[in-house]
Amino acid sequence: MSTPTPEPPERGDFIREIVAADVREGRVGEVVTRFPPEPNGYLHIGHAKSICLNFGVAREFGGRCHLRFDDTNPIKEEQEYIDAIEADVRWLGFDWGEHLYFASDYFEQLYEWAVHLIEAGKAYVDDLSADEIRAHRGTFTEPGRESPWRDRPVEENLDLFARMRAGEFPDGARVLRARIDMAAPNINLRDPVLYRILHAEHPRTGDAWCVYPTYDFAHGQSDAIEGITHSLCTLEFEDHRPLYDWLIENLPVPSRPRQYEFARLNLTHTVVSKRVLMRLVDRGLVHGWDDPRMPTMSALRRRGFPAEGIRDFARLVGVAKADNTVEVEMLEHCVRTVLNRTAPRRFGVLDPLRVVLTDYPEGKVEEMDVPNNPEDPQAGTRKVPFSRELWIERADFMEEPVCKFFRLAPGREVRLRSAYFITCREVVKDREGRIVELRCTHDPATRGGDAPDGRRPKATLHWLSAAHAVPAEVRLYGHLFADPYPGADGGDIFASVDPESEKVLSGALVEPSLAELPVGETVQFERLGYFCPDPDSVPGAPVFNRTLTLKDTWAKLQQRSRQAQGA
RNA sequence: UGGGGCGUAGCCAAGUGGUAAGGCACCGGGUUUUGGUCCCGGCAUCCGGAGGUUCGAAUCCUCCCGCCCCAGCCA
Repeated sequence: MSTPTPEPPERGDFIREIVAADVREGRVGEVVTRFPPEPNGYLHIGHAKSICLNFGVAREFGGRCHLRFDDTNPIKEEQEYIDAIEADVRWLGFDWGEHLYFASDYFEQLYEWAVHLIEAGKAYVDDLSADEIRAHRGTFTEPGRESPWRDRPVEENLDLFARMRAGEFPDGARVLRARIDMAAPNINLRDPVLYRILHAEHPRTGDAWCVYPTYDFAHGQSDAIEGITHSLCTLEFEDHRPLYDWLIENLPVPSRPRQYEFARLNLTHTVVSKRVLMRLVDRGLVHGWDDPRMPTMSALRRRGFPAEGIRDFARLVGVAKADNTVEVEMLEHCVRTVLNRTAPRRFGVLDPLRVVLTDYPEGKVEEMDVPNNPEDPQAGTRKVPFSRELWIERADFMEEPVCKFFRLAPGREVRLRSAYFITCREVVKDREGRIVELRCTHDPATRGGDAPDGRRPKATLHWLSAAHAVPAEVRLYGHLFADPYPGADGGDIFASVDPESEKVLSGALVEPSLAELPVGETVQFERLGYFCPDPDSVPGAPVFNRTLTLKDTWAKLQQRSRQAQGA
């Protein structure tokens, strides 16, 4: 695993400007950041932005970035997620080297610091129930009320806290709270809970603990322990910064990290919320966390989105503080840009229509040389078998061609890519009137796709030799939600999943070279889009996922005329 | 409502007192053995609004409006 090749210098967003100034003015030596996921779900495209930011800043400033699991809530966390998150970050192209950490590694130190706070009269054990604490917290406009246990003697606090740890009390019986200010206008400062009793098995520490620190008590101190210089998080933690600073200032921590907040990423036609994604999976509205329609990293990977494209996207959207919802088209553009450059071109026919070349010898097979990637001459060519009976795309023929339709039609000549020009002579239909076959002739002088007389058909079609084509299942994916802002209208977001977002084609055919494409390789089916083999493939029965379609001007024209007629 | 943030094109986003970058999307045109790619051109007289300071304001000041976050023993 290596870090991605250095990309063009990142634009100086406000975070990078702060870091640059800190370095320039000597406030920090080595820049140290961290990506701090909670292992309670899978990473999604929003996390990718954070990963790219944290690892990107560290790399650009010659520092390092830690991967630290914020595993302070054993009720929700699982080893499965830890493993998946590590794999996702690595896949995205980042390397944390030796710097893999867990907040749970610091439980003992954190406990000692809690004791330190108690001894300093800055924390106390509260016997109030969760409901009572809530009732005492006050509201946005009314100050909170102090707990009757707030002025407990230090010794009693120490004793009780030790007994909390020893497991003498049931869940929820008592908590440790910071002693700050119940009248603070910032609710996070109204004696926040630092420790709670949770008799739960922790994926890393097992049953060693039954008291667990809250996020607020664990995060900043973990940053300090690791020497994090810039602790980057999302906007909703802005209100927590005074508490983050209060703890750092009141504890004998080894360093003084600073927290900075940026706006999280939102994307149209999908949802970036672990909670909602979890329910989509649980309700069976998608096939799993890695259903190619999901915005999770594992799904994007399965869908064939290259990591480089996702990194490019993260750079393109920038980092700022304004709430934003980026159009998914921008992500798709980044993916297409990478794939256009790297994906080998292949032939695949999604909806086959038989073509018989009446003037081509039966039994004859030619190996046509077809370029692997016109964008990259180095990619060379491959052999694709050609014969008398072919398959073309049903959508590439129109018996009564409409205006602007350039493809095959009765009497019309088109080019079969890297093969021959063919002319449609006859349309064969079944009793229902459905077109089942086209009888065409070819021009032997156009072998390879060029005419000696310089004539140039208006269309070039992809094709497959019927005798050599390999059957494949092809899964077409679109946006999970047709609505660009799912749920924004207050409706049931789960009812608005687009049933058309997944279409499975069982009758597709691909060229012979695709029979055993390894998972992870995304190819372009010429004129159609990018496709990648799905792990569901078995030898001889490949399954392809459509990553994205190619941009399609013809489809746009059709849609425009359809709308014109409809309206 | 108290606190914390944010408002620059349809969507992101630069801009830090000297006269509105860039990308996506969209609309034209050219090239093309992918209706792809690529190339060329168009797309904010205006920066949430109103005042004010200044020779000069998206940038400074004042007031107003709108949107987001916070009342978990989640993160």
